[in-house]
This record gives sequence, C-alpha cells and structure tokens, in this order.
Amino acid sequence: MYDVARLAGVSQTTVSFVVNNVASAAISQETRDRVWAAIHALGWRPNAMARGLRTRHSQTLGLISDEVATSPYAVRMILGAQEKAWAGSQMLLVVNTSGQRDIEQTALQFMLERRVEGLLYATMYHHEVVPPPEIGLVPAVLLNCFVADRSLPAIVPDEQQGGYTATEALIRRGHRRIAFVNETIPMPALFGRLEGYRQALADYGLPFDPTLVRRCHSNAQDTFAVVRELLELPDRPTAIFCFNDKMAMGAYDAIKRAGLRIPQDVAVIGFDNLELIAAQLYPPLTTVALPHYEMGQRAVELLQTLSAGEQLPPIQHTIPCPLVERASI
Amino acid sequence: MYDVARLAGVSQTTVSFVVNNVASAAISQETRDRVWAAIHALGWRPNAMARGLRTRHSQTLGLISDEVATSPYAVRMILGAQEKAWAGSQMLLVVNTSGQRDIEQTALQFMLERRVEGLLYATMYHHEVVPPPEIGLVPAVLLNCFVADRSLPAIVPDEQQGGYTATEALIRRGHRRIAFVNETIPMPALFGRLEGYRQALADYGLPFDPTLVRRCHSNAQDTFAVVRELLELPDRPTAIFCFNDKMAMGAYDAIKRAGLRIPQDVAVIGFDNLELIAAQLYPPLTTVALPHYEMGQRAVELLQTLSAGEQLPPIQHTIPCPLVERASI
DNA sequence: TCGAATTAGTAATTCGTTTTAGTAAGATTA
DNA sequence: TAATCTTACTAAAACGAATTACTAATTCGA
Repeated sequence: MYDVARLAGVSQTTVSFVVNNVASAAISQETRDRVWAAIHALGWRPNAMARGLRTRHSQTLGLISDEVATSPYAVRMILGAQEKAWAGSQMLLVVNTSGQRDIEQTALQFMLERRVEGLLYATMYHHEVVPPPEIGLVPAVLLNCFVADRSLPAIVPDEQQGGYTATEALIRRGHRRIAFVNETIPMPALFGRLEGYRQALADYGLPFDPTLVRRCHSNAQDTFAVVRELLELPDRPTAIFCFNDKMAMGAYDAIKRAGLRIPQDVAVIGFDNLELIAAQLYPPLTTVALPHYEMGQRAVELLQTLSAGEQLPPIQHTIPCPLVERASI
Repeated sequence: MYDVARLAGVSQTTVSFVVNNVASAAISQETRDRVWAAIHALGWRPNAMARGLRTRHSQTLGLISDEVATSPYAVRMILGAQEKAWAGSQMLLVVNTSGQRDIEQTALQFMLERRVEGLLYATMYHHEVVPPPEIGLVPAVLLNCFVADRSLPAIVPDEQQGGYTATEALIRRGHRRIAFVNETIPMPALFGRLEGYRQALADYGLPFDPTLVRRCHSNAQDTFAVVRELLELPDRPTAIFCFNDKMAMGAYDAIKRAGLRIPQDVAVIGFDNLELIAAQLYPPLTTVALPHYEMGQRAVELLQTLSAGEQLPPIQHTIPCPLVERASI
C-alpha cells in the first residue's frame, strides 16, 4: 500500500480511503484515478490478514461436518451454505471430520484461531449430536442435527410433513392401500415420516393397516424381499411409499420381476430425491426431496443475523420437504 | 497474549516462545508451566490473522471448482484435498462457481487477498479449461482438467488404462464378444476409454467389431434402447462395457426385460463407481472407479511441494482407475 | 579465580492494514 | 474583514502476534 501511495504521490491513508471508498473522506476524482492507476500498475491487492487484524472481522464462516462432504446426499447443504456466505462476501472453511472426535476438536480450534464469525455443525443424517462445548464461543447453528436440550439453534428437515406429503400424493391419485417400507434404525426420519403417513391416512379417512407397514435396512436388496412379500399379500397394496430412493430401487426390481407395471399396477414413491437414482430409474421416480440446499442457506442466513449481534432464542427451524413429481405414481 | 504474560508474570515474548516451542529460546520448565496455566485460565487462543500477518503464511489453500461440490461424482476430490491439507495443518477454502466466470474471478481475488498458499482448479468432468491468468500468481494445480498448452501441472484420471482394465477384466472371464456403449459428447473420457478398449482387444488377439461399439447419451433411458438393439444382434455380445454406471442401470433393465440373467447370460461392467448406484443394483455392479479421492490428495501433495519452493516442470499426473469387483461379470 | 559459556529471560521492532485526529488552503458568511 | 465551513488531504496509533537483538545472572574450565 505504501508503494502504491508513493507511485500515486499520495499518503498511504489516502490509498486506504480510495480502496475502501470511505464516505467520510473527501478525495478528489483525479486523486482517486491516480491511486487506482497505481494499484493496477503494481498489481497490488489488499492483505486480508492485515485487514482482518485491524477490523477484527475475518469474513469467514466455518463448517464442521461428519460425513457430509463424503456423501452425495448432503453436499448440497455445503453448497447452499457456501452460496449464502458468498452473497455476504464471506468465505467458507470446510472440514470433514469423518466422525472422529479428535479431528473435530482440532478443526474447531483451528477455526476459532482464524476467528471465524460463525460456525455450522452439520451431519449427514438427521440425528441428535453432542458438539464440543467451545462451539458456543461464536454464533453457531446446527445443520441437520440437534442437541438434546435444544439449547442451540438448528435447521432440520420436516420429516413428518415429508411423510404426509408422500402419502397424500398417493391418496390423491386414488390409492387406498398404501404400504410404507420404513427404515430400521431409530432416528427422527423413521418416526417423523411414519407419523406423517399415519396422519395423512387419518385426515383422508383411510384405515391404518399395520400389515402394510414394514421395516427393513435401507438398501435395495433387503427392500426387494420386503416388497415381494407385500405384493404376495392377498389384498396387495396398490402403492408403496419407500423410506428412501435406494429402497425404491429394490422396490422397482421386485415389482418388475412380479410382472407388474409402475405406476399402472403399483405406484412407488421415494424419499431423498437422489437425482442420480430417481432420474435414472424407469419410470423416473416421484419422490420427496430433502431440502439440503435450502437448509444450508437458511443456516448461514441465521448465522449472519446472529453474528450481527441480534439475540434470538435457539429456535429449531423445520424446512419443508417438497414433492418432486416424476412418473412413478 | 499480553494478558497471559501479565498473569504468568513474564513478558509477551516469553509467552510467544512457550506457545511456539521455540528451540532457540531457553525457558525453564516452571515458567512454561506457569504460561500454560495462564493460557488455560484465560482461555486465550492465538489469532491466526495476526500470526499470518507476521509470518507471511496463511496456512490456507484455495479450491475453485465448477460443479464439483454440487455433484456426487466429484465430491471425493474435495475430500481428498481437504484431508491432505489437514495433514499439513492447512485449511481449505472452497468455492463452487457453478461455471460462472464472474464468480470464478471474484473467488480468485478473494483467495489471493487471503494469501492462499496454493490453488486447486477443479472441474466435475475431465476436460480442457482456460483458467483466469491470475491463477499463476501462486502455486496452482489443475484437478480433473488441463490447459491446452500443458503449462500448468494437472492431475487427471487415466481414462485409457481404465478402459483397458474394464475390457481386460471381461476378456479374462472368457468373453469374446464385448460391446462398448460409449458417450456421445467428445471428451477425453470418450476417446481414452475407447482407446483402452481397442488396445485390450488387440493385446488379447480379439477382433475389433465396429457393430459392437455404440454411442449414446449417458443416461439410463437411452442406454436401455441401445442395449436392447445389441441384444437383438444375430451374434449378440456376451458382455457390455458401459461408459458409466448410470448407463449400466439402463443396461440392467434391458437385459432383465429380455429375460436374460446378469452375469450368466450377459456380463455388465460400468465406470465411475458411483456407490449409490453400483452397490444398490442387483446384482451389484462391477465397475472401474474414477480415483477422485486420490486425485484430490495428489493435487494437494503437489501443491505443497510446489509452495515449498521446489521448481518442478508442469507435469500431467495420470492417476490409475482401479477395477472395483462386485458381481456383474 | 577470571574470562567464556550457558541459562533465562526482556525490549523493541515489524508484518499491512484501518481509523482517529489533525492540518492547510480556499470559499462562504455575517 | 474576520470567523466559520468546506475540501482535500496526512501523521500516527492501533490490531496481535513473531522475531531480532540485547542483558543479567549462573556455571564452567583451565
């Protein structure tokens, strides 16, 4: 900056005023032009570390995730976060801990040393977490997870509404016997989607038939077997709501193997909206999307208002899961 | 740091020496203990911006990508890069440009202002790029792409070896008539894998039959049709090498619809190793993996030696694509 | 037993900015 | 015509560490 000042024949202060467009400083247009010319001539570029030191603002947010960055599922959370951060001209420091506590700890230390202006703590699956306590030293938002006592703001998908939406979509297509192949591992998604399924049935005056609700590991193979059983039922379901898209793959195979057509004979709806699967299946899979991108955006939005000094109670923000219509129902 | 010094009854200099374990400084053990005690008592943590300003090291790498962070394909590149950076106690600044030039430009400026010690320029698909010239201001490595004049070091997958490996795996299983369903968009993957396919046939003394080589858009639907044609051939192929796993999904459907079994009647091999698809298909898909994770690692490794001041010629590093055996051949 | 090492520290400077508190010259007002 | 405003700048003091160049007190060696 001193070099620029010397070349432009002004003081370093003036350069700073010009560069930052300081309103309270009166700098003539000619001087401004000379300064910019000097800047370009020298290829000078401000040093963000020096600036940050002085202003006490790092213009940086931290994102600590377990497996998010590994998985196609949840990358869009990072993307949403990054783009919102970008809009506020902040950058995102990303660390994937692979679930290891020690990595998480040092990542947090590193980020605090860099004076991040906020922290996102994200998980691949929606579940309860116990983040390290130092997370509270800066504004923090949980992404796709929550703490037991709800003492930290969190952004989570609305599992129940998602389950409701899927079921309702099938009911509206005229289905009366709707099977639900649920996950086995107890987690909010399992309970929430089931609750949504029941609620939708109830709202439309349909009976809840326990024989139509199955649980199995969330993979195509196991679902194949479960769906085959369902199809052999005397009064077989005309629609199958799968806990996720991977399971829908198995359902497709079972239905096709049984010589039935999708959606004419049996409708299938999934969950997650994994483009890679849903768009490639034949017929393309109608499914409910996990709003990962929006969740990332909202989390950063919240972080930004929080770090602007606003005092908000730690609310759980529930993001709706929209229906993505393709051709399987 | 001054507060810590005051509490420990030493000078700020001493605190710095203790914190950084400076070898040339003689500090007694008692003093060290007192300093650490004061640090913990005050919850002090060094300010990375101040440190970076003084040492002229940001301990940060930048990663600019087009769609990498959006796509399940290539996220593992980021992960590999991040973990290698982590090992060198550096952090990664990630920006996804969605292919927009203006975002790319400002991202680059931001990163240069933050004095990143190296830059990765990554693309989702392996293809030629024209990165902004300022990229050369710091050590830079291209990831999954290359420049026309090869003036920048690049890390790319070995498409040809991948094609060879896939074909060879089929030949070794006794297949003689091997179809190859290639991509339509001209890109290194298309040419490289085809070349590998031809080379393998030649090496094992098999004829190259042009009727067995088809091209179609890389999606399941179009592949379905192409594979059906292949299966109706008078002397139908006993194995199908698909340009990627999405296409393999279509191939599976066509083969099953034709009443044939995989792999007994027709073997299928894919490319990309998209866990989500390959592991969920029935039977699980044998495929060739794009070594994204290793590519990310290698890129950072290279960046680190480069920013250590070593002068290396801009070599193209070709990373092998390993065979991932499942059950479809 | 005295000069040289060694041990255990400290004072002051520097990194590259932002920001506060000025100043000096000319224009405007009472 | 003197006091006050503007306009167009500048000097100097932070920000929070790392680093260099010391000093004072011990210990050691011949």
